[in-house]
Amino acid sequence: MEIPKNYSPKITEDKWYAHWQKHNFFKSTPDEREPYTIVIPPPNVTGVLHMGHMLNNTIQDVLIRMKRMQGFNACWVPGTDHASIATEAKVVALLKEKGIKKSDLTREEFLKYAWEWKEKYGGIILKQLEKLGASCDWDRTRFTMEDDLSEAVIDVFIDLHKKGQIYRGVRMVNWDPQGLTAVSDEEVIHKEVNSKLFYVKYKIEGTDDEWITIATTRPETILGDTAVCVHPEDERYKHLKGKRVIIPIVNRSVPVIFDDYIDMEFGTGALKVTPAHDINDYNLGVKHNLEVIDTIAADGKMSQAARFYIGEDRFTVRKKIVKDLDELGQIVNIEDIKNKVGYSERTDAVIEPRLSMQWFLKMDTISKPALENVLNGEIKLIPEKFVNTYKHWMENVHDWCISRQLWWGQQIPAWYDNNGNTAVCKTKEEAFDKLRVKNLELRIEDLKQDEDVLDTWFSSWLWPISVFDGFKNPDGADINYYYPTNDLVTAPEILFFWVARMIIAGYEYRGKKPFTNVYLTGIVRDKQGRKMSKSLGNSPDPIELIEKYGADGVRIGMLLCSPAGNDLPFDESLCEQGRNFSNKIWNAFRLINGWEVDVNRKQSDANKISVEWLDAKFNEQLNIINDLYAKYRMSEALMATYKLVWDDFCAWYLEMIKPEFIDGKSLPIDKETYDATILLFEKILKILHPFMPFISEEIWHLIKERSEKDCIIIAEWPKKKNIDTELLAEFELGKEIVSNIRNIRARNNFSPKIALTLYTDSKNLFDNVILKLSNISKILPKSEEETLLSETHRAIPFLIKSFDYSVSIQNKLNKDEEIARLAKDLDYSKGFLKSVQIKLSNEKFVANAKPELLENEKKKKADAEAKIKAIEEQLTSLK
RNA sequence: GGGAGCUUAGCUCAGCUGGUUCAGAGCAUCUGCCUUACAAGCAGAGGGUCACAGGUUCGAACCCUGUAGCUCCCA
Repeated sequence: MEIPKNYSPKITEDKWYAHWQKHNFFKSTPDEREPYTIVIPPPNVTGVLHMGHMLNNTIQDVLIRMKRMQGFNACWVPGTDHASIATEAKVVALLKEKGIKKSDLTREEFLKYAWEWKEKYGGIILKQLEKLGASCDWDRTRFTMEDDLSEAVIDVFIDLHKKGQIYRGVRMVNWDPQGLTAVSDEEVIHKEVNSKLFYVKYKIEGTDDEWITIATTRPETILGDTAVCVHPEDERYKHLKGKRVIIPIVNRSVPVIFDDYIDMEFGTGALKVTPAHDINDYNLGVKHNLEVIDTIAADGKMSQAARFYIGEDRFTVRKKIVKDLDELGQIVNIEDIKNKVGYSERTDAVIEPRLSMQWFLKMDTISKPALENVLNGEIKLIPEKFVNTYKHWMENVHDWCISRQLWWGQQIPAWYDNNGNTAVCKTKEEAFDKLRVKNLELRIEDLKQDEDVLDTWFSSWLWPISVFDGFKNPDGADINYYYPTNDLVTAPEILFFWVARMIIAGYEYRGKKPFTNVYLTGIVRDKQGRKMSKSLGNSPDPIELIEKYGADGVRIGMLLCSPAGNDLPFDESLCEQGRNFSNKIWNAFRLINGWEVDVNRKQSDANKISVEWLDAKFNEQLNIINDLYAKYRMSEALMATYKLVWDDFCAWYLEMIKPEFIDGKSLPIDKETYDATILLFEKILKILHPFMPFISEEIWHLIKERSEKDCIIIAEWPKKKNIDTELLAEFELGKEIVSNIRNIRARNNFSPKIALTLYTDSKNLFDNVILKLSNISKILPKSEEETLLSETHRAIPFLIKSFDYSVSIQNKLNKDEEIARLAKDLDYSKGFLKSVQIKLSNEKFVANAKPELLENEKKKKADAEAKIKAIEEQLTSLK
C-alpha cells in the first residue's frame, strides 16, 4: 500500500477520538491508584471556542495525558458555567428579534426561553474541545446551574448568612446601566480616555457677585450636588467658612464643607460633592451628613429627582447642561484631560456608581486562609511572580457584592413580608414559619422572594467541590478521592474573580485547598499585541485552524511560544511549524516502514553503537523532559521533545542506520537494528503523545500489529534509566568531525557524492558511523598523509579540541582561503590563551577562586597551548 | 496617585546560588542542494556594547543605585 508523502490529520483525528471514547480511555472512577485531577475552568455557555480556550485546554490535555501514561488515575472534569449577564443579554437580544420584550414576560416564561437557548447552544464549546483532542471524562460534564450545583449555591448562601458573613445593605455599587445590574469591583475595567474638565462657578449665597469655581468631568451630576468641599488649609477658601453656595440650574443652597481629603492641586482645589453618584463623594457625604439626591435612574437617564432634563440620557445631558451653564455665564473654562473611566466587563457600558440595596459577602476573615496558604507555598502559583499580585489583592480585599439584578442564575433565597422582615432559608414554607413569629397576621401568599440572582462566580467558586458532589454528599467516594485536585490551568485575568474565591470556598467548606498548583497561562494576542477578541475580529477561528494544520499542529503552535504567564503573540506560522513537525514524524515512519528486514543479516558494529547512542540520548532527554514537566515549563518540555525527534532521531540516528542504496534499491536492514529502532520509536512516540495525541496514536498502530485496546493513550510512560554519558560525549566529538568534513565540502564545492579519505591518529568509537555520514572511504593514520599527497592531492586540516585531522582533496583546494581560516583560528586561540594567562597571573583570582575553578583554568591554558601548536603545524604543512 | 514586574539576535524566549572555550534555542534571513523518508525537506552561514549610566567584585547578562521605555494590578 502506498503511504502518502504528507501526513493528513483529517483522516486520523476523528477516527482516533471516537476510538478513545469507545474504549472509555477518558473515563475515571476512584480506584486504588493515586488520582491526578484537573477541573476545567468552565467556559461560558454563550461562548464559542477562542484562542485563549485553545491554549488553556491544550495545556490541560497535555498534563492529563502525561499523568494518565504515568499511571495516575487521571480525571479531567469538563463543564460550563451559566454566565448570568452574558447569557441573559444574549437571550434578551434573541427575544427582541422575535419582537418579544423581557418586561412583557414573567420570570418563569423568560427562564423557559433561556433554558431552551442553553440546551440548543450551550454545548457547542464542549463539542469544539473534542476537535482539539481534549481527553475529558465527558460523563462527568457539569453545568453551574444544574439542580445539584444550584442547590449547593443556595445552601452555601444560607450557611454563610447564618454565620453572619452575608449581609444586605445599601451601598454604592458599580451599576451597569445597559445590563441593568450591579457588577462587582472586579468586573469594572478602568480605561484611560480623553475627557474634558469643566470649570464651573457657583455663586456664594447672600452675595451679589462672589463666586467659587469648581472643576468637574461630569457636569450632568451638578443637579445632585449637595455640597462644595475645600481643603481646610487652603488659603484661597478660608473665608468661606460657614458660607453656602447656590447650585446652578436647580438653584439649591448647599453648604461649603472642609475636608483634608481634597487635593489642592487638582482643578481649583474646590470639589463639588454629589454623594449619590460618586463613591468618594458618597463617603464625604456620610462623614459630613450630607443630603443624597439620586438624579440618575437605573437606565442611565435623569430621574424625577433631577428636576431638569428628566428622562434624557446622562451623556446627552452632559452636553446640554454645559451649553445651558454657558448661557448663564457660569462656565469659566474647559480643559482637555485624560482620566480613567470604568466600563462594564460584560456590556462595555460606562459604569455608573449608584446607591442600591445589595447582598454582600464579608471578605475580611473568610479570606485569611486563602492568603496564608498561597504565601506559605501550600498552593503554588506558576509562575511565582503572581504571588505578589495575589497578596496585594487579598490584603486589600473588599466585600463581595454577590447580588445581580437578573433572572438567569440562582435566585437569592431571601423572603420578605410586608413589614420589612426578612428570612433567609430554602423554601417559602420555612420562611413562613420563621416570619410568622414576628408577624402574626402573615399569610404565606404575602411572602415575596428576593428578585435578584447570585453572581455567577458565586457558583463557580464552588466548582472543584461541587463537580464531585461534595455538598450533596460530603463524604462521597468521589469527593474523598479526587479532592483536593492537582492542577488548575487558567488565565491570570481571573486570579481574583475565580481562583482566589475557589481557595476561600475550599478552606471554608472542605477545610482543604481545592488544588495544589495554579498554572497561569498568558493572554493570546495578535501581532500588534492586541488581545484577541470577537469584537475586534482579530482572532482566527480555531476550528478552521485545526482543519488547516491538524489538531496536533495547532497544539504545537500554541505551546511553542507560551511560557507560563507570558503573553502569546499568536501567529499562524506557529501552527505551520506544528504541521511541519507532524510531517517530519510521519516521514520518519515512512522511512522505517519501507525497510525490508533480513533475519540472516548480522548487525554491523556501526548499527550496534548507533542504537546504543540513541538509547543513551533518549534517556538523557527523558530525564530533562520529566524535569521540565515537573517545573511546568511546558514550552521547554516541548522544545526538548521536538529536538529529540527532529535532530537526534531523524537527522542523526536514522541517517546512521539507514541501509545503503545500491542500484536504485535499498539493501535490507538487519533484524536486531530494526527491532531496536521500533522500540526506540515507540518510546519517542510516547513522550510525543501528550503534545500530539493523534499522530502518535496513528503511527503507534501502523508500526506494529496491535489489538484495538493496545493504544498509546494508555501506554506506559518510559521509565528512567542510567545514562551512558561517556558514549554521548564521544558521539558529540564524532558529530563535530562529520560537520567539519561537511563544511570542507561546502567551502570547496565538493560534492557529497565523492568519497574522501580522512587522516587522523585519533580513534573514535563511532568511526564507522562517521565514515557513513560524511562519505569517507577510509581512515588512515596521519603518517600516511604525506606519502599519499601529490601534485594532484592536497590535504585540508581541521582541529577538534587539539586533535588533528585532515581530508585530502583532489587539487581543488582554495589554499589562501584555508590559510586565512587557520590564521583566524590561531588569532582567536592566542587571544584566548592570553585571557586565561591574565586570569592565572592575577594573585587575587588565584587566592579567591574555588580550587575546581582554578584547575579548570589551568586545563584551559594547556588545551589552548596544544591547540596553538597544532594550528601552527597545520599552517606550515599547507604552505 | 500607589504597587509589582519586564527590557538578552529581525521575532518569541532560555540563561539555576556571579566563574568552563568568545551569551543559547526555535522561528525568520542568507548561501548551496529536486541526495529515491520528508522542498511541510537536506547541508551550511550570518546575526547580540545582554535598555542606558554609574557602583560592588580578581571576575557582572546575573548583585546594588539611578535613568529611560514597556506591561500588569490597585485606587
